[in-house]
Amino acid sequence: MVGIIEVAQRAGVSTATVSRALNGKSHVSARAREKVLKAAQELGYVASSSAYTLATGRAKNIGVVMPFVSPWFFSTVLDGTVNALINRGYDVTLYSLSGGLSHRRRTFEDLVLRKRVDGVLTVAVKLTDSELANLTALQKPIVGIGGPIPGARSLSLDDEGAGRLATQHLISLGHTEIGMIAGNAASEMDFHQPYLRRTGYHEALLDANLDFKPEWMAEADFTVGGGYHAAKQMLGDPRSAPTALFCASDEMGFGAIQAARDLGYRVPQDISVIGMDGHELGEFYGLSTINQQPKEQGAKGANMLVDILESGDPKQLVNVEQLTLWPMELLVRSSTARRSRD
Amino acid sequence: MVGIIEVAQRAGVSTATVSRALNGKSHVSARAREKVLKAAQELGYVASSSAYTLATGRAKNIGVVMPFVSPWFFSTVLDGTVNALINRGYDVTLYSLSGGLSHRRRTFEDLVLRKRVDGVLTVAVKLTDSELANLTALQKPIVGIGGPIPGARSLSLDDEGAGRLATQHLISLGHTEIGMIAGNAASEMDFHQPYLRRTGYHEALLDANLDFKPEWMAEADFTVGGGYHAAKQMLGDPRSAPTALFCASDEMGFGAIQAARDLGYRVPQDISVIGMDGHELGEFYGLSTINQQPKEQGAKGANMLVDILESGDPKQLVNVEQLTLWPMELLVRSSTARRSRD
DNA sequence: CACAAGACTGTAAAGCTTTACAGTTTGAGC
DNA sequence: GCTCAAACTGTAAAGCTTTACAGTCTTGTG
Repeated sequence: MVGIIEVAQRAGVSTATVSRALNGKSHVSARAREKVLKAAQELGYVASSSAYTLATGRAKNIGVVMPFVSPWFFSTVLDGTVNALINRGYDVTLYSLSGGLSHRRRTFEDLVLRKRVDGVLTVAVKLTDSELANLTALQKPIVGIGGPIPGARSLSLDDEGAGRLATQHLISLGHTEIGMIAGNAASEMDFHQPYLRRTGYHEALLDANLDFKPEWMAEADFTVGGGYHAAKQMLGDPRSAPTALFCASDEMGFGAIQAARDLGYRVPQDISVIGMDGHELGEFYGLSTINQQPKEQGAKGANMLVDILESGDPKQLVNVEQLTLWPMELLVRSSTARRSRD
Repeated sequence: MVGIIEVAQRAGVSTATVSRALNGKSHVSARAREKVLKAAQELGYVASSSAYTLATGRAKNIGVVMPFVSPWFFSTVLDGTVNALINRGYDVTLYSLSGGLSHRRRTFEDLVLRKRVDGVLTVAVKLTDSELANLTALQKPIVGIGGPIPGARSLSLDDEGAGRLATQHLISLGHTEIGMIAGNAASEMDFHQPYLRRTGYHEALLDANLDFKPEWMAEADFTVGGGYHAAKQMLGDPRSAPTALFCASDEMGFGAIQAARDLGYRVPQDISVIGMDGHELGEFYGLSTINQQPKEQGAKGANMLVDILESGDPKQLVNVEQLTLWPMELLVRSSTARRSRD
């Protein structure tokens, strides 16, 4: 294995000079730098990351913690994060919490105590007080995505506002009978998006002085199939079928569109459907939605974290509560239209 | 920061004994072990991973390299991999290759030379000779998923056989006019699944002495939308519309089903559709398919790698060509049925 | 009871880098 | 030509663990 000593010998300088030349920190003469670069190149030398970490205390590595990896929202956030971090010279180590509580404890212990990571990005995970205290005590900054984290920086959609906006869009099209397919408690993450989105819906109705009937509220598990069944049930009853439907996720929206069609409704002539998330298939289904740009959120969160780490200001390293609301983008496509049925 | 020295002092033993007691390697008296465990517990001590890696040469970390992170297949493989590796005490560091060629070189250099990882799992990435040679020279075992890697162990679906099986399923239902929506060159990964699946289709037709018309072959980009457009085109022409359709991915299959319905076909009465992959939405759409169980493949690949690393046999560490074919599972759902139209 | 073998424990080196500190060179200004 | 600051360079320590080696204790056996 070729180490810094071999490079130093070949270049005819000391290891300190090699280190300085390669890291570009302090003053090194042009001549020495050149010799070092040449020697390093010829030997194919790259510094050992464990020795680097041991010596500097910096791991150049960010831990990403999420409850699941494969669902669309999570994998898309991850995509944005990984690409942003590569660009800034950081690796990402991925921790999934799907293994249960003991896993979770082990994960956080490793993360923090083993000095594996310089900072932590969590997605839809609410930290316990002790987890947060541990991270803070060890100067590990943490940024959360997908919900406000008490006591730490976070980046989140305003779920209540988004629910209100989606509903208002339907109201602005003249709809007065508006149903909602909300998430159910079982599929709640550590936060309460389902609840918040539902609150926004109710507020919008209230503001517009519109009626609300209990039959217009159904719950599903955020999946296409769940949305399909819930919508079929709600739209199938002619006595109470609304003329517009707000689904708390795009995937439930896809299911709802399919259910409406199977029942003989035309979308959007007979019924308007709006989703929420910005799922890539939304384009294909023509689903109007509120785009929460998970990829961009992932990238932004990653960059916030690295900015903190590289600010050189130790005060930045202590976690403070600070919520950044992600801007809402209403995407109007072909699944929503002016009310025409009567 | 509490290190091994503090634990040793508190337990009244040497650091060597602490290390042995905690790692459970060689003989430590019950009494010493107990004292160490107690002290470590009280101090909340966990060994620094960089020092561990520097001392042992083992990183307890696997690098996972994939061209993309968020598409269904990749995120599902990743899910299986992450969970399997957590269970075996390994971390996973994720490298995405979507950043272009210079990124790719940097990634592999880091991976190998910085001793960040003990082994590498690639998904749908074909290594160059020099990448493979570097990894092998440094005793880093590598396992590939999603296609045979020359010179290394790999785990892959028999794409040609799968194409044949899907087609034979349609033939066995009495279909004689069978179309295919294949992947196009642009969406090829490093391997040639699209090409192989198409070959399997042709072979099955040949074996059964069935005709093949060029109008029965379309290409799309593996997305729902692509499948939709290709299928609409093919099925829309009454002169040449086949009675059955084999799509090279489930997502194209979803699009094809939608296109068929939009054209007034009933699925499966008027047209049978079979996909390939085992996408979770397949259940909802009732799409018959060949399940390639990406999550299980991800877990299996991870376990193969750890088995190699922990075999204690240095010969295992050198990469040898060895292809393990993943068993095919034909899932017959409600999108395929006996031919009835004439 | 003596002794050998095995179990246990401690010391110190190794693993590889960064960087504080001290020492040397260079160049500008007078 | 001399002085002094600034630029450059080298030595050695620090960072934290594992583990080879050597030494000590135990225990079973003849």
